[in-house]
Amino acid sequence: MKSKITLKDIARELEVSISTVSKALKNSEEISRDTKEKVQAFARLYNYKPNNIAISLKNKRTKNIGVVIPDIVHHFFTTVIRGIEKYANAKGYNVIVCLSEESFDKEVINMEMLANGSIDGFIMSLSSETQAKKDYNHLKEVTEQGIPVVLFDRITNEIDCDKVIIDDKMGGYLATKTLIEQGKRKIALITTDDYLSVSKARGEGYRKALIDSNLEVDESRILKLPTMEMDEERIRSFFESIDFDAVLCVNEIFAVYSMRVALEKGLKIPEDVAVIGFTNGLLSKYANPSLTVVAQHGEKMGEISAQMLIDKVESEKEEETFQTKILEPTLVLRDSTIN
Amino acid sequence: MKSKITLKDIARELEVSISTVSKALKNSEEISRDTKEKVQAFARLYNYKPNNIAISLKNKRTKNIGVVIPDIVHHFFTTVIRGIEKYANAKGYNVIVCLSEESFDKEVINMEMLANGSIDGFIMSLSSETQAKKDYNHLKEVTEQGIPVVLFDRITNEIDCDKVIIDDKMGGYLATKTLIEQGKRKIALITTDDYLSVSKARGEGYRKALIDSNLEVDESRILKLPTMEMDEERIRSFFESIDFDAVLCVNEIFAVYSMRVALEKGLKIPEDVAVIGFTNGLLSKYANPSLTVVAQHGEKMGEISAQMLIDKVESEKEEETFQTKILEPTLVLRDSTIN
DNA sequence: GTGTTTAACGAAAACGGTTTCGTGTTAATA
DNA sequence: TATTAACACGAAACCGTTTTCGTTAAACAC
Repeated sequence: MKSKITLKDIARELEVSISTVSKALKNSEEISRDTKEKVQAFARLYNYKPNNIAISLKNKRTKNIGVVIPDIVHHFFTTVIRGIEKYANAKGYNVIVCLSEESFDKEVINMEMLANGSIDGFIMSLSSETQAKKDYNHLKEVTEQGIPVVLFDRITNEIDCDKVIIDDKMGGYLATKTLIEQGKRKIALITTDDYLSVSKARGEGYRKALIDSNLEVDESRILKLPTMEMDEERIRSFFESIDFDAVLCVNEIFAVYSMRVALEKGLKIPEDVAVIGFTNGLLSKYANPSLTVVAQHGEKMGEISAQMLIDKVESEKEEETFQTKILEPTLVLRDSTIN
Repeated sequence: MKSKITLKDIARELEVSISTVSKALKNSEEISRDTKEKVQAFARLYNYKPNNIAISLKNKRTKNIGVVIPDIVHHFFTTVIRGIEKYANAKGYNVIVCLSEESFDKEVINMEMLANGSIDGFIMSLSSETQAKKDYNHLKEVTEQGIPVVLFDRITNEIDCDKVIIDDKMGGYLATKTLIEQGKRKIALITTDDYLSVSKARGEGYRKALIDSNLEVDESRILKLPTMEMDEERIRSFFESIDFDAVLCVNEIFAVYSMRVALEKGLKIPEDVAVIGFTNGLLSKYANPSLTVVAQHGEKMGEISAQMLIDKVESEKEEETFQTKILEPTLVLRDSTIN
């Protein structure tokens, strides 16, 4: 087991000082051609690599970014991570992923673990519990320490920082409008309680589309589940209780399950019931029939988040100007709506 | 912006030495009750938290573990990450996720980035390119440096380290046997080239099950795609070319897509064609019809991997004994096979 | 009054780098 | 020949901790 070689080792072996070795490896003009070659050859031979931790301690830069998200099994979040990874890696940064599992406490603990020097900045999406409690002190503490934060998707206006979201209201509007244009008049909505910022916005878009088309909003056609968690029972009984010819769901799972229930009731998709979901994941693509969705462009969102964060991290000036980037959702038409 | 407070700051403010502060905060017996209280109160007031980087440098322990996987959008890998996170977090470790995107070069680069002090050990699953090239020098280098490695799912016997896999051969066997017991005789297999360790093993199980039941292995009923990537064209034309009454697929996407093609051909599932896939993901659960799968217990796998790694990291003794843990796959019966 | 123990604290090294600021030697210049 | 500039290198500080090993002064034994 050949342990890692350090500057000190090289210095001892070559009978020069540590500073000389350090400079030689950096090709400093201070060092003679001879010495540089000697040192560099030796370093190459023994595969010297500087210790990241030591460098981090010196420059107070870790080249790590912390990503705190509620969940990793949801397709949307995985695509965001992929986007973050892509950009961050290209810039020489590593990504530390922490899962809050929708829990406020875990979110706080994770952030505290990372905020003590482990990372240069945070990219995060709030847990549902945090959005419900509206307690953002952990975020405030971090930003007050000067650690840059980028919030994406599930954000709050209580915190001054960069933000990246998609226009969820527009997404809801777009989807609902499409259903209306296809002749649907009794459009149901399966969503979650309003504390989830995205659900709220999507619901607003849904309502606006109906109103713009002179359709009334029938509250009985709206099902609000407590969380994004699947609840087959409630969805099933919801469909028993209403009259509908289309369904808009705030995620793809609700949507695909709605299709199943509809099919079981002998309804035809999209003729009898058209369905649109949110999130352009594997599920939508490979469901039978395939599902029309509002695409959230997670990967793009991740890339932009990473870019904004790294820009802040690497900018010297301490400007306190924050921007919110709003991405446009797009509708991906598939077989669950009429072509 | 109140910047982080350090031991030095406390020492200066309280007019004691840095060592005294450090000891006081650790409740050392060396320090008087008075001083300890004073220091601790001050530290609490200013919310002192030790700098992780400095501690890492000192103990040569980062409390970070590096996870290098080919892909994060595949459900299986996300569940593994979740399992790793769960165990690692409970033990006070952070998880640095790197994606190789099935590329050998990226795998190497990622490992090199992390191997210079950023992490205490690796948990990884090989990229397909790595398995194809059979070049494991990057792994050898890391293990020779004494950095513990745990390989899961996509492993190699070339490297001496802990490993966690499921019994893929048994999985293939189990699935095929089930189809046979349901009266199927013309069972197709959609898999990838043999260099992918898991595909190879699953294929072996498939063959063994056929042979054990005195059925011949018809090579024309086996489709080997180059990678786990979806190739709709080839699957579609494969089904045109063969006579079959069941399909076994090495992932859920191939399986769900097979179902779609079958349905489009007017075949009934499971009566005319039964389908089984690998990976118990969202897709299988919510597909129409729902898909019978061989569950790989990714979360469990992640937990075990993390446990094995952390055990090695924290064990003082430098034993060179490695174990391979083999998890048993289980069949999750759904509507794509006969109940 | 001398020697020894003990309590309470500080100095300094160490982790592995980077960087500033000397310093000694040689060669060019006055 | 004396002065100076350029060159090549080393010493030491620094990043923020931990930890070992003094050191000082008071308390105690004799």
